[in-house]
Amino acid sequence: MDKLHIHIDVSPELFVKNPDNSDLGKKIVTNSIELIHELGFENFTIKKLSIKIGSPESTMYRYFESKHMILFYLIYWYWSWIEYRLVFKTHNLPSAEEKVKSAIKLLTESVEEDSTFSHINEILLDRIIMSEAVKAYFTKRIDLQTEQTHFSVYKRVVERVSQMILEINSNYPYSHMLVSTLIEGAHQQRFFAENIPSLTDVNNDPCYITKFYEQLVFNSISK
Amino acid sequence: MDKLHIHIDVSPELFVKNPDNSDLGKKIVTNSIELIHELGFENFTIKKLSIKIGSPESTMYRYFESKHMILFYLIYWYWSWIEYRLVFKTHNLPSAEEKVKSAIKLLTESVEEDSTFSHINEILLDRIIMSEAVKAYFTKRIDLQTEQTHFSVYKRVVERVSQMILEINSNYPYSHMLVSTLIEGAHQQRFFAENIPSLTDVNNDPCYITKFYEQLVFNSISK
DNA sequence: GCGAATATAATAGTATTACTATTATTAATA
DNA sequence: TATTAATAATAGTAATACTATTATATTCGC
Repeated sequence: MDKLHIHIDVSPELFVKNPDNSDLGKKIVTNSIELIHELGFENFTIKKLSIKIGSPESTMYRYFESKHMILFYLIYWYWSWIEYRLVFKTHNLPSAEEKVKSAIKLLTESVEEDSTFSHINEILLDRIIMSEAVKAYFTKRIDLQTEQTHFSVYKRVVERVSQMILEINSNYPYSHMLVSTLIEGAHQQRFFAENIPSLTDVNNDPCYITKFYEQLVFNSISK
Repeated sequence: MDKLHIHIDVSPELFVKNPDNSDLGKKIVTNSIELIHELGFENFTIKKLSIKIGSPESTMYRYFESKHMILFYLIYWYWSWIEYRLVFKTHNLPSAEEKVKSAIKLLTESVEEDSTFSHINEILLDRIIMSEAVKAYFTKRIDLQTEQTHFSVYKRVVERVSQMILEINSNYPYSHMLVSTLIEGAHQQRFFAENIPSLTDVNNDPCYITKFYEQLVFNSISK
């Protein structure tokens, strides 16, 4: 079966020239993902990227205003992709419970296959978001416009899941807080499981993070 | 009433020369807290610190190996202080429920008064941990020895609260995960409430974060 | 209270890095 | 073919983390 021809549009505030419209642009995105994953965002430099690609540094700046903007671009892309999958997966499910279950699974499990979008490795991107995105959130430097832009997609994801929860219990007062705790907590637990395992309850079950948050959510919202 | 003469020892791997043993050292710690709070960790530089203090940059390096080590020192100090308060506050409480309640309060509320330790402003430090500590956790650069050292106190806090939870329900399988979700989630919610309020359920009640996590924990562990 | 160790000051310097500027060359396009 | 735009090649700037060196205080054993 052919792949769907879907395309994720990233807000134009996040780039100087749309990297999606040229081979070089896609190469920058592809290689940024690989390098950030490999080195961590602090050790990722434009010089290293330009050497990996074989084009001068100045060319990178013709696509992205700064190295931070590359990370924001990737984060925006990621959450747009998650939102698309969230809508797709929960569509037509018969009950609110099943929708929430499906959402929790999507938001807590690691991405295991790389398929839909040719030049983006979703597995690596997922791992970058897990370990590097907090550094982008918790910053005062970025201008407000950009911050608004970036968080708009993230907020929409939170809002969508929040609405599903309110379908189950319309009186639950902390739906947004619960969803963002779930999203960030799951990323953090995955990071801990890999890097500081004694902070989690690692066991043989590969789904334990999902199970934990499923239990957490349903116990919290049941009347 | 006189203050208690307690003293928090920071692991010697985290400094070159113990800043607690000299006036200049204490000045470095005091002013680092103020500057990191004011500028954020990225914009905090040793040069700015040295200008604020009025001593040359090289002197800073005689106390701390790097600017990162200053942050690790502060994080270590913070969690030792939290651990001390945790033990103190839960001591002699009659039931495990009350211990857990008290622990949740301690771990989720903002620090509002600065008292015990003369040269450390606990209010500012608490705010630094809330907004800057994630950047220190999520890093691959630091050497393993230091990472172990730093996390040892944090882990002990998680372990202590975890034990209290198991006192209530010894079959609960996710106690560590629940506690670290609580700790990091509360910091994150406080950060969101200040910086990206639409991601939380802000309302007039100043204790809503505490209430949310209290409900979350007790609903999760009740049999 | 003297001499030796130690702490700090003053200053200079290196390597890295984010980012800019300039000009040459190639590719796309009208 | 002429024009425009994209990219390459190269150089340069300012900031910064950190090191090195020497001079001047301060502390402390005796």
